[in-house]
Amino acid sequence: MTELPKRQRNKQAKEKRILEAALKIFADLGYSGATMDAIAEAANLSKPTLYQYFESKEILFTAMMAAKKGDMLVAFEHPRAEALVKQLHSFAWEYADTIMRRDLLSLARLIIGEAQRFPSVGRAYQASGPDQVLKGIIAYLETQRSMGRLEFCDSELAAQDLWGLILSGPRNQALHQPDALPDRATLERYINNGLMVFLKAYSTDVARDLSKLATIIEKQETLETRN
Amino acid sequence: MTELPKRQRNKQAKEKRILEAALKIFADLGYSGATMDAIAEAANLSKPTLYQYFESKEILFTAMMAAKKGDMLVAFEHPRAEALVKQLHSFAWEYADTIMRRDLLSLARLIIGEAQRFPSVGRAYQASGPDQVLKGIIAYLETQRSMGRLEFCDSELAAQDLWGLILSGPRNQALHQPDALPDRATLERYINNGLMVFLKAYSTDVARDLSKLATIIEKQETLETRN
Amino acid sequence: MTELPKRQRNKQAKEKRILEAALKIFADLGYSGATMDAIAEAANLSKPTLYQYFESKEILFTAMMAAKKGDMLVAFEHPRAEALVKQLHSFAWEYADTIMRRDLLSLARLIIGEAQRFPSVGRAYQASGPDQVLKGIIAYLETQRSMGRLEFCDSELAAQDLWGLILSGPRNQALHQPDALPDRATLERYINNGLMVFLKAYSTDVARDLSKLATIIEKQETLETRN
Amino acid sequence: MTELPKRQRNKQAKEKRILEAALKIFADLGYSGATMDAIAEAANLSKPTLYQYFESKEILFTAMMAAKKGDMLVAFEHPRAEALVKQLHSFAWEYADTIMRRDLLSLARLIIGEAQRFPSVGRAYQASGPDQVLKGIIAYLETQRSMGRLEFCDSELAAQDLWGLILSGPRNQALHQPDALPDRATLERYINNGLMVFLKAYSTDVARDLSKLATIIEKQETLETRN
DNA sequence: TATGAATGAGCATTCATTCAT
DNA sequence: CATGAATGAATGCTCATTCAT
Repeated sequence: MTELPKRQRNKQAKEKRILEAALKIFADLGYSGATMDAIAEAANLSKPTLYQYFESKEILFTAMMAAKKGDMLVAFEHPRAEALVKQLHSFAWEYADTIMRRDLLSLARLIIGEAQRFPSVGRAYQASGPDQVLKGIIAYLETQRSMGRLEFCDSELAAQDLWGLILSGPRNQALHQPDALPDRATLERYINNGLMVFLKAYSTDVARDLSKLATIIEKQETLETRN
Repeated sequence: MTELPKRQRNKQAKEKRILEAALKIFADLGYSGATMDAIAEAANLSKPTLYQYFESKEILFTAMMAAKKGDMLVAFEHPRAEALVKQLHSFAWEYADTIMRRDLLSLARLIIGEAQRFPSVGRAYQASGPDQVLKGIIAYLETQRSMGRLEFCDSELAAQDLWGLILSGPRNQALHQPDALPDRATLERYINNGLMVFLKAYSTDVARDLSKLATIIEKQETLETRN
Repeated sequence: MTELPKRQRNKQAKEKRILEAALKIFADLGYSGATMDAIAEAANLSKPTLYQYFESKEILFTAMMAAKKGDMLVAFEHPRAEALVKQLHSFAWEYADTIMRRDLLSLARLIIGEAQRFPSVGRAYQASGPDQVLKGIIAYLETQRSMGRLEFCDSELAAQDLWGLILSGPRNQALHQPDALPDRATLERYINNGLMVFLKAYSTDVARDLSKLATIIEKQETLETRN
Repeated sequence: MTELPKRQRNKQAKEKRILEAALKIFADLGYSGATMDAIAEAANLSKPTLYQYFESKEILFTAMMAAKKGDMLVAFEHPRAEALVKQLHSFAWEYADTIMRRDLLSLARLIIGEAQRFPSVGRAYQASGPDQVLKGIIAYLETQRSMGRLEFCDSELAAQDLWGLILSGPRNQALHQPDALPDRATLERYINNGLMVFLKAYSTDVARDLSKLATIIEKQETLETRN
């Protein structure tokens, strides 16, 4: 009764270890630069064992990518009660914290670097990562529109604007310069400014919302200087 | 007296051929995936000759990148006389046309994919590509501010906003999905909407500028439906 | 009392299955080309079980060969009453039908192909296959000589002649071209002609025996055209 | 003027060396058992160089086989003036001397052993080796028939009989037991007996031809006992 | 006893790099 | 100066064999 589960658990654990090792090695060296030897060693296994789990390098690569799919997902799961500006601010930071993680940036660089050789990977990532997040933002913005707090005609473009204003700059920088990731102060600058622009363009009550934003920013700064 | 120059010219031509071949091969296959054989063949040379020009794969790679530095530069070189909105619109399209070129996208993917192994390349690209463009935009926006047409406090952020609103969406899509490049209609959607948001946030006379934008867009559409 | 035998029977059955699987795989792929995995799978067993029965690939190979030893045996077990020519004719066909079987040809190719690496196998096969058959033929021919129907001085050579005349041609062809096995009409041509030559050389009453042979051949042809 | 030829000569020499090494290794170990390392070493080259000459193991194998094609050819190129029996006798020995060479026997074992995996090789060998020899014999026998010295209806069968009587026995033995090649006395036994049977079956003047054969044999034996 | 899982040693093939000409 | 030819060192993948259960 305990035998099979044990083996099965062991197997699953090993598979997980392999996928993690693969992520690390592929992300560091790219698809061609990574070697099965290196992955096996990183996963603490022999090469044949590695091959028993994934029958080729390509299969391992795509499996790893598939497993990582969704890691960049960030949803809008905030208390409905919260006010618009506060909610946008929280989301911006949550999203930034995810998207700017060293490991996820490595993964993103890998996906982009191999997009030509593995179009399906790029497609899958786009579909299950950014597109999902976008959908969440769109839904949220539409709710706010129906509540009379925002106005826009194309919700998809509005959502894209939000992302483009608050994170495209830091992220582009991070993609190109792994050793010069933007610090939190920089992120803050982008986020605060981005939210401001977004509200100016889409809020139904710009003055009030900007002042709310100012309050939130001030509070945050007080918190930070304390630490 | 004519012999040396001839040789030199020949040499330079050959070097250029090599760099072009290298770009093509590296962009297609990544650093590790590319082989010196392939590059030599694409440059129509023997391998030893290739090595005479560039003493190792790594040196060739960085040299090629250095040579390509600046290819993505897009400057604000429009008649000063043109009006703000029209100028922004022209710039947006020129920038889009450059940045979304298949070859430059390939190069960008390559840089991002190898950013970890070649940090200097990423750095150099950032410094001589995006940063230069940004500088140009900043200078332009500041001129407009001093002329009373725009208002903002942080010109760098304003410039980043412009880029983030206008092109971050299509470019991200293009980086991840080489085989699904946005068509011109999509670009148009992004550019028009982005300019609108930008003007709403920064113009000193939003109503007038938005109507100008509307006129420009309409004109453009008329032109396009004619063709 | 019944348990052990049951187990033993099971064991023997499994061993037989292994040997059959081994024959198939080895014959198809040669010694080096065959893999223990393939054999285990063909025998419907796990590899460790396979190794419990045969402790190495080499041992399995030789064991399989030893087991197959004698499969090519064809004896002269015809009613003594039958006449010489008829008996030679029957034997020729029986021998042909055995020796030209697809599976036995594969086995023969295997033995020949591995003769250098496994001299004992070649030796064993020769001793227990062809040599035994030859002995049978020799004994028969000597009986016929003592009965005054044949005359020769070296019975071994006479026996070899019989085989060389009737089957060496088709068999050589079959060994070299597995996908172009001689059809029955061709075999018939060889057998009939071979018997004729044999009788011309060794019969004590050539005229009578040749006419008998003609009769037998005619009968056979009638039979065949009917079907 | 001497440069290119030198290189070319060198290249051809190296190719020949490779083919010889390949023959040796393949013949010793079979297709799967042979390794490119072993072949490279036997040819005194590095592996990459080997691959520059033959781009894969399979290609090397078939090229080697193609090159060896025709090595087993034995033609009927005797002075036309010679008498039938003497000519048959000379041919028999020449053929035996070729076919029973250690290296050609190894090659034959290899071809047979790989006939299933490389049907084209078996086919090519058959077409360019045995079939050619057979054609030569057939033509010769037909000439003799037209001169009234032999009689038969099917010249192909007659030719096959000659070969089957003279060499099928020793060759089969040699194919199966590389370490027990028939000695010359055994070959002699087979050849002399085979010729006798052949003449008995096909000669138009059996008595005379047999006595001629006897004379030739006697002469040969005298020669041999002297040495 | 039977098997899922594991591995050291190889094998075909390729690559960056270097001579010899 | 340019190149055909050569190679040491990998690289993806497989195989005979053995544990651990």
